[in-house]
Amino acid sequence: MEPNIDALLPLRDVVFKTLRQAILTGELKPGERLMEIHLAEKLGVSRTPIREAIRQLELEGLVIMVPRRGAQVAHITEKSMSDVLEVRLALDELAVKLACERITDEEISLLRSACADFEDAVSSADIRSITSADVAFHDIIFKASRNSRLIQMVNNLAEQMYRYRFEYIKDDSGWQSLITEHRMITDAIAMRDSQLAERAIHVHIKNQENSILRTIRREEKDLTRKQ
Amino acid sequence: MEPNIDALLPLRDVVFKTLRQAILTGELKPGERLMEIHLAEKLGVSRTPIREAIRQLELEGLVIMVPRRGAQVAHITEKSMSDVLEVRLALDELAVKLACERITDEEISLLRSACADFEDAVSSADIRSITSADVAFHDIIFKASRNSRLIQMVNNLAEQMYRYRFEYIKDDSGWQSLITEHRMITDAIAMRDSQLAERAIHVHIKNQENSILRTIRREEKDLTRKQ
DNA sequence: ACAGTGCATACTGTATACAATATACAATTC
DNA sequence: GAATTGTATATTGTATACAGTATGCACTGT
Repeated sequence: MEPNIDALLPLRDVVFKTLRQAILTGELKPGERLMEIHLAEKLGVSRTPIREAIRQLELEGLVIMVPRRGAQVAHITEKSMSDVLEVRLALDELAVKLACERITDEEISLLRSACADFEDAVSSADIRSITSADVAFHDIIFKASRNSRLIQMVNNLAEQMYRYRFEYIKDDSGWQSLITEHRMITDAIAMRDSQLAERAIHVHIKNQENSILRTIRREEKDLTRKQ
Repeated sequence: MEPNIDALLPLRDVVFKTLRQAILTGELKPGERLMEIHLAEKLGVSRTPIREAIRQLELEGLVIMVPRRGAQVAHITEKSMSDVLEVRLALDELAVKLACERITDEEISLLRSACADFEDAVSSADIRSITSADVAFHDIIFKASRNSRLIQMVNNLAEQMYRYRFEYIKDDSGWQSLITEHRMITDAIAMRDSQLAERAIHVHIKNQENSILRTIRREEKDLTRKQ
């Protein structure tokens, strides 16, 4: 958890990113208390930017505040994650619907090459490039929705699933279906067929949902077995 | 903008609510700068709770931050509002769908009486009781969705439309159709017919959308005429 | 008269000091 | 011995002090 010193950004943003990273990588574990003085000393700043960063983490759902006890890292339960995924599915369906109405021809070309890039990444079998190609693909769709509020909300939700992104990508048995799904989504949007596109994204997200929830169930079982 | 002194809440929450109210009622006008010292003196607190409240307002989209210049009240444009309304429609459709699947029989009774309360409020022709009955009605549906994340996100979006709530309620020509729409939604949910319920809420929100956007267009025209 | 520089001012960003409260542990009482 | 209260300590909540930077204005030089 070394503070990424970037003189341009306000300290609160640096702290925010540092803490978020620490939570998503598991360095700060669920239930762990975030104590302002400790964090301030550890990161070499005062309490003020720490407090402001914690407020942001709260809004993203990564920590929960207990009055007069401060913040602690949020437990991720199957319920909380399925809540997030339900909303995310709805927002993704909205995004593709809007994209079908508003996407430009140039963006369709971009989408096609992003789709191809993803296939290349899969052939490379490198998890990192697969995930970034996946993000790039979906980003084009969101941008094409021309709804900045929607983009902002989806980004927030995505944070919460970040730690599970590797899980569903790791399992190489699903790669081929991921490619198929991306192709279906791309084709549907290129044809501006919103109904088809919504069905395609629905399948895509649902598959991720199943994979993520399976992982959590496994984790929770491990946890109870340990205790 | 008198601070509502409630000793139980942290000052940042009191300040947050005070400022939000001031923005929504128009006491703080779009573009107006929120200067920490001035607000601190006016509300009789220090800068710290003011800062924390401003961070929250930023997350709700009510103010925008300019680095090194602080916060200013966000301009509400037709585009930003239609972005919000697009997302809100999707989330409302999700909420009624989930409510159809998860609502209990007791909640259906509650919904029916809330629907009746709304009709009573309309006969009373009192704007305040109409709006609160409307909020109560929709709250039951959101609660029945059993998705706390969804509820949180819808609440955030709703803040932004608050200042226009009176506008679409004020116009008494629409009251009868509001009653009809609420009845259709209630009946569809009571039958747990999610497709019917989604169509009903779609119509309901779209009507609000038209009314709100009409109001904004009128405002923007007034504004340009003045300048 | 106009451009440019320097200074005063006002504000945000950050650090620290102070107040209030919750928690844990020990002492005291029943 | 158990329960309750007191007290120390740790931690958040709040206020204030200090530092750095942007903005506007006056003054100077051409």
